[in-house]
Amino acid sequence: MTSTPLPTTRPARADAARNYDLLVTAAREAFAEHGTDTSLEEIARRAGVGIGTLYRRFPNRTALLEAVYVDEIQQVCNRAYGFAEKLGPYDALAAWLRSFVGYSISKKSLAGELTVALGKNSEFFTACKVNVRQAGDLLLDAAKADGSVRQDLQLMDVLRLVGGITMGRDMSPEQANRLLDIVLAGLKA
Amino acid sequence: MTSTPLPTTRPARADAARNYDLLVTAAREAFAEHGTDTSLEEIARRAGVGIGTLYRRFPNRTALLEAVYVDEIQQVCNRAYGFAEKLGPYDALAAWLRSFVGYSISKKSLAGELTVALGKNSEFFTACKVNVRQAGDLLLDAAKADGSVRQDLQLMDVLRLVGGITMGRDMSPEQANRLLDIVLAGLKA
DNA sequence: CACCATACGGAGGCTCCCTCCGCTTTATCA
DNA sequence: TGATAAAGCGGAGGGAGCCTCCGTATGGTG
Repeated sequence: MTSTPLPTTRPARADAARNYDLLVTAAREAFAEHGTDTSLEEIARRAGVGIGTLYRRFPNRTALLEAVYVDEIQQVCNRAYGFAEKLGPYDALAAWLRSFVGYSISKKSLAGELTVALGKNSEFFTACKVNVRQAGDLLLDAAKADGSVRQDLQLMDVLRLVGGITMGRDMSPEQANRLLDIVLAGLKA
Repeated sequence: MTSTPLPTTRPARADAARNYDLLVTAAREAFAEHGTDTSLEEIARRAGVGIGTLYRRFPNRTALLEAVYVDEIQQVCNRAYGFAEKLGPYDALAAWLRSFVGYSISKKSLAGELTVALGKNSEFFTACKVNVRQAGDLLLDAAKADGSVRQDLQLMDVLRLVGGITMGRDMSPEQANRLLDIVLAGLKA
């Protein structure tokens, strides 16, 4: 169950590659600690790198967010394949969506913006979307074939809906689960 | 069917009151035309007022957004009462939610941020929430009593879910309606 | 009409995003 | 190994936005 490799722009030269990693790591930590509106100056400082270096590698803050998203997306996809092996069609789909929500809550804005971004058209997100679709359609199609969910469902609709759940501020895990229950009920045949 | 009046901070002195109105009007227009990230300098300019005047009245951009929201919220509530009179319990609820989505799409970010803000705790939004709850619970309770929707539903859950639909960028009315169909199916008993 | 509480305007401080360019480091090849 | 070109580095600084501060103006009241 291989997935298309996600595009990265990790540079070739030794020093540049090192700084690239430092920046992505610093960004991941900063976004997790202080949210995605951390200033890029702060991230460059954390990475021990000049602001110019950051901007040469990542032309704007979105580009940096993208780089951080890659790992997260890969994990989301991998979980889908795990559930597909262990559970029945509907349960696998439900478990995947639930893990998606749980992950979004813990990572707050990061995954929230990710979901919003799934509607955008940058080449980067297009590639990501391919991977998510691959994993998600596997589960959704199985559940459709099984007759446990509506035949007219489209994966992106389901993901938008589930993504929307996590958009509210101060969303508690309990409330998120209640909302997901409603959505899951809406998916059933 | 009266609703609690929403709090405003319209000042007493003649010139101040005039400027208050100019600012709110300018803000409403600017937000509608260019989205809620219009700069406050631009809004002050439109209103023909100094930036200092804007800031004395509205200590930050959120405060200005709040003032603009009042009318919109009142309209949303009024529609609820209208549907309650004309339609059966479930249809009234569905129609209200659909009108809510349609309104959110057309007003874009304005209503989106409104929905997010429903989770916040400012005294202003608390007062707004009272009004929305009043209107929404009327519809939801009627549908519950009618047996057409699940008994365990909570109004704020439903609103969050519907609000989440409109959070994605580039959401087409068609897609929004498909998503709403899924949610409505999930509400049914 | 005089006085003062209230309001006005906009310069300016701060932060953030991003660009530009002179200097430094790396990789390559003879 | 040493020279050279290509690639990378850092941070000053321009531009924009948010917000504060304070000297000036004005509405309302006795």
